[in-house]
Amino acid sequence: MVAAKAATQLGYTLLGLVLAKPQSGYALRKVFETTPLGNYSSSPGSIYPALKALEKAGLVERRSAAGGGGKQLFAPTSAGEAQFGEWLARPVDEEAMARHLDGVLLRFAFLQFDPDPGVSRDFLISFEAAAWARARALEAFLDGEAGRALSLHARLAVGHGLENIRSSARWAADARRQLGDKAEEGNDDEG
Amino acid sequence: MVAAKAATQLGYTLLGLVLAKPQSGYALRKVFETTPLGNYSSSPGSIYPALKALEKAGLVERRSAAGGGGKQLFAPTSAGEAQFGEWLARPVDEEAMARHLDGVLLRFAFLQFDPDPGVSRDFLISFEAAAWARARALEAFLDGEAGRALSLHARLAVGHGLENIRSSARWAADARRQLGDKAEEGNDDEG
DNA sequence: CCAACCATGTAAGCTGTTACATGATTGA
DNA sequence: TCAATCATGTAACAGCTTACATGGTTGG
Repeated sequence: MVAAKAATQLGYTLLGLVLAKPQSGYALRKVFETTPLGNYSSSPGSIYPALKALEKAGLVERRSAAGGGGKQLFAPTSAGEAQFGEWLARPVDEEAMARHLDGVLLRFAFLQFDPDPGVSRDFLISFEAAAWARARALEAFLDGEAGRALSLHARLAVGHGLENIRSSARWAADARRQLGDKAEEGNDDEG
Repeated sequence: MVAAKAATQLGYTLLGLVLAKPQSGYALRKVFETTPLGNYSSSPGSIYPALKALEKAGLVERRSAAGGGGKQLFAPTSAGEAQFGEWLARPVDEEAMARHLDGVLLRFAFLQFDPDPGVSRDFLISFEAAAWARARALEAFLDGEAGRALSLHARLAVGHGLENIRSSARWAADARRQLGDKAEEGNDDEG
């Protein structure tokens, strides 16, 4: 049990991508170039060092590709799969909601690889709860002593955050509905 | 004209705070502790080095406080004020909208210090335009080849970003209205 | 043969963080 | 005098970026 070192956010992203399909560093760069994934740079200086770190941590391994040449494919190890699953299952808390929303959404996107639809459901439930909690905190701030002392500009800026959080909460409810609709085609879970 | 080096985001934040009122590093830390400003750590290891960098760049200066002891106040220099004003007046582009929204909102909050209400208005106009542009870009992505190939999870994740951007755009329109209402009490600008 | 793309990497640096360290002042 | 708070700072590192560097392959 080699208690693998925690991967970085970018590391988990790469782990998720090679878990979906083993691929080369170059192919991974193309993903970052062509999709709004994370918001990470697709430059080689970002991707290759991150892959190397994952390899060193024993979370991915590289295989020589069939095509020959120096080309190589990255694939997750079993430790990598396990740690990725752990990452995915983390509940969403208010702190993550406030400061690492991008990472939280990234995690949600990768929940497609969890065979248990209950994990996605739990994720969205905790997401929505954390969002409303954060919204209440911002409302309390605006209504409190410090908040009332703010200028209109500052209040509006905080209000922007509040509106975005509310939008996120509504999104979670809607996403849960959409995933539920999809699930109904197959089986049924306790509500 | 000593072309002062550009401050960092945290640097501009501190610059804005000392512009509002010259204060000590400790007092600045308290602001970060008690308000959702930026999302910066209030730890001394964040604030003091940043202040030192601003001082080195000639954007703030320190004065010994009246109270005696080692206590000192930071205040903006004229170069600091000038550069802060420049920072404030930057138009909002889609790139900033997508990747540095926090910083953009921070700038808006500090626009309270610009005596010309037209700057705030222009800011919100470009903000709204950039938001809708970003929304259209995400819509185009979802409707495009790459987007349609995504799993429901991934589509929902992108959809979250889209909803947030729309929320931001609506906020800008509302904020403009609120600032306009306030302005009507005073004078009138060409519409 | 040359341009375009495939493919991989290193070096240096920026921005900010946590953890550590220190000392003065104030009030119970 | 002892704890809490005021007040300032450094050291080490994390995580990512840009810029640089290199070479293979493929097609016109």
